[in-house]
Amino acid sequence: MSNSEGLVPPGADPLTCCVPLSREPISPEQAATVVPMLKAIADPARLRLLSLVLSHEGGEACVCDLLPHFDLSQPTISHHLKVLHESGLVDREKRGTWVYYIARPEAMAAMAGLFTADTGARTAVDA
Amino acid sequence: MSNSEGLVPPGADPLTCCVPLSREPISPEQAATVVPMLKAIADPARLRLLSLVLSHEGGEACVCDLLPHFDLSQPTISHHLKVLHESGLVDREKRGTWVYYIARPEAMAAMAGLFTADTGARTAVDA
DNA sequence: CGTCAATGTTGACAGCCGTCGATGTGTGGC
DNA sequence: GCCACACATCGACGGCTGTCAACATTGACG
Repeated sequence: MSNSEGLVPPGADPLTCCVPLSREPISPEQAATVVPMLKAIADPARLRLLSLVLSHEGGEACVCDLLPHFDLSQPTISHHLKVLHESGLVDREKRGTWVYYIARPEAMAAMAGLFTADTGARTAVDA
Repeated sequence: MSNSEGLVPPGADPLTCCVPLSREPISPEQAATVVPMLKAIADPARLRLLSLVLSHEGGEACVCDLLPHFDLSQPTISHHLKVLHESGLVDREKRGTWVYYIARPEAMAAMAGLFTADTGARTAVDA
């Protein structure tokens, strides 16, 4: 996987950069920071994986919970989870034999913030 | 462009299907409906194009307004605008020689709705 | 009607991406 | 120590995607 794409640029924080798209034109640098997260969820399997993790008890799930929901091979699911993790959308935590993936609320808020109408009301995450 | 991907499935409405990802696991069918919009903005050029249109006066802009912001060729910009349009994110309107692209508020609201925390507070755009 | 300006379409090509089978790594149990 | 299990990594392959140059189309304007 090349360093030039698919991974968030080092030093840039996609969580604090996210002003609504409608407020002002997003800069190329900001775009490059947010795009990896968007690419991560712009795939049916990964979108479902994220939704499964988010809606699972405690906002976390282990790979063994997720696998049965798909017709894909285990390496493929593992690959997709890696993409979700490297984009900053989910955290990884190993507990014994199992690995748990945990959704990051800040990342969700950052995504939602991109699409707010920017007319009066704001999401809880601008500060 | 194959019909199996990149285009919203006929008969499905991505605007009304969008329950927050965290409320319940999104179905494969729902995922297939939303993914084209996500794919559309999961590209630096297209994300910037959408932001430029959204933040432009009246939420609309003609191609000639957009071209100067990029180092890409005109056919490439035209291609990206086509993707944005076919995904349902922007509308097209021809006025004389110029073509205007207009952001669709419902689509923005649908995107924002995907990422709402679904715990009490909601975004200003769920109607 | 001919020309120019603005935009879309086509065809081609290189690079990326999703998928798999095979294999590696670490953990717990007997 | 050894085996079974959960998960990650690797290498390969086919299809999709972003990009461009060349060309087509449409409308304005003399």
